[in-house]
This record gives sequence, structure tokens and C-alpha cells, in this order.
Amino acid sequence: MRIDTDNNNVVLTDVRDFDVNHIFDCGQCFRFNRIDENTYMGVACGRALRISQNSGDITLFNTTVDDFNDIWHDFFDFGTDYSEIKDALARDDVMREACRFGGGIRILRQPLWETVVSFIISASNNIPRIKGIIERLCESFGDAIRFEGKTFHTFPAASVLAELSVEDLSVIRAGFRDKYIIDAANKFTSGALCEEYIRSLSTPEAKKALMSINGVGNKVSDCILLFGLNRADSFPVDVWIKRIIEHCYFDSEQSIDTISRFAEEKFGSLGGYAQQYLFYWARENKIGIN
DNA sequence: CACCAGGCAAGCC
DNA sequence: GGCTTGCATGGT
Repeated sequence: MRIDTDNNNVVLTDVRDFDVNHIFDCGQCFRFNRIDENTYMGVACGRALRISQNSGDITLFNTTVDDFNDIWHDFFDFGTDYSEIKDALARDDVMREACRFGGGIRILRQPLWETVVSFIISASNNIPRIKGIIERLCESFGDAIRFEGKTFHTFPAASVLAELSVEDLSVIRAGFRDKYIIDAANKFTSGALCEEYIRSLSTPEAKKALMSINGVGNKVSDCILLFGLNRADSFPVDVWIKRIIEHCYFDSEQSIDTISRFAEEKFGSLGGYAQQYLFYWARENKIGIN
């Protein structure tokens, strides 16, 4: 990959294993929206971004090289070799096809706090509504930022949400999840949970710490570990993953525990990547629904 | 109208 | 311990 500047844009060439549609449509990230077939726009890490792709060429509009190096390089996980991961995972027909179909997926390194709240909101919910709730949360309580003549909003800090009551949150229409968001904000603000401490823990210990938050159970904590803490040894088992593993590897209904142990055995430390390839492939092709 | 949506907590045994 | 049920809201 080469990094150049063109006017106010950062231009990447010879980029491999990268597809904006795969990255932003595989359900890991809720704040980026499709502008056209090659372009997405959104907010992450306190910055707005417009990113466009033409095969191996990527343009980050109105972005400095410093911001690319300081923020977007890590956000897009450019330090990880996804070809190697796909080679290791593509050991059977199912995984070969899933890795081929979503070959441009990368697991974004999203801010921990935003990931905690986003996946609390995801519980028993659908992706369009999750995005709507998060958007209202940011509009109501985040900071306004200007970008390309438009106003965007950052994700509100835990300390900001900790000042709110459950009633204050009613404007975002999160339903029964509002009290969970407040509890998470309180734990992150009071020191009961500290990001640096959580990051220092092993994956099982970090999971236990995250599950002390009301509204964070087995599945949500696995998503936080994977998307917010870059723990690829975590394999979130949601209804989609459960159905596709059953459909492709068992041909009968299995317990969530059985699915988890199967994934641990089969994918090990690459489970999180496998989960994303499978999730995207299954959803886009409606596999395992019947 | 009933049913469900990337689950979870609380209340039952 | 495992199993059931209620949960807010919005879309079919």
C-alpha cells in the first residue's frame, strides 16, 4: 500500500483485502452511511470521514496525513494481514466461500465506550433502528463538528451520559435499553470500570468485567471484545451465526454453548474474523434462514 | 392484528 | 444451575 496526498485528500493505492461495502455493511459499525456505490460517510473517533474506493485505490477526502496516521490507519486495522487470516480460515467449502464473498472485510478498531453503548442498543433490535437510536444519541448529546459544509456529531462521552437520567434519554427512543446505557455510563465514569484496566485483562477476565454492566450479557460482551478491544479470539453467537453454523455444520438445532465450543475448536484465535465473514455472507445471501 | 428484531435480567423451580 | 417471561419501539 502506498500513501499519497492529493489536494486535501489522502490517497491510498495498491490496497488489498479492503472493500468499503464489506467493511461498513457487515454489521460491526453503525455510524457510517452509504453515499453511493463506492462511497461511505460517517463519524468515528471524534472525526468525520468521507471515504471512496475504486478497486485498489482509496480516497479519504479532506483528511490530513497526520489524521490518517494517527486515527484512520488503526481504525481500519491496516496493521493486520487479512490475506493470511483468510488463508488460514478457508479450510472448508463454507469458509472458503464466506472468505471469498466478504474478502474485503476488515474488523474496525472502534472506540471502546462507543462500542459498549452501541451493542447494548443492539440487543433484540434490528440494524436500521440501532443506527437511528445511535444517531439520535449523538445528535442530542454529542459535540457538533463541521465537515464539508455539513454538521455531524461525535459520540457522547461516558461522563456526559452519566449526568443524565433515564427520562433525559427518552428522546433517543431506545426502549428498555435506556437504563442500561445509564448504568454503563455510571460504571465508566465512577471508576468501577476503567478502559485502561479492561485493556490490561485477558479476554475471559475482560469479558467478566464487561458483564458487570447491566444489559451486557454473553453475546453483547463478545461483540465489545471483538469490535472495541480487538480480541479476535472472541466469537459472538447471535441468531444469524447460530442458524448458519447449524445449517452448514450440524443440520439440526444446537445450543449456543455448543456453537461457541465448535467455533473455539475450529477457528481458535481467528474466531472473530470467521464470525464476520460468516455473518456477512449469510445475511447477504439469506443462508440458513429456512 | 400478531410476530419479530445481532439479548438480557429477573423470577421461577 | 437451567428454563421462561417481560421488556420499548418500530417494521412487516
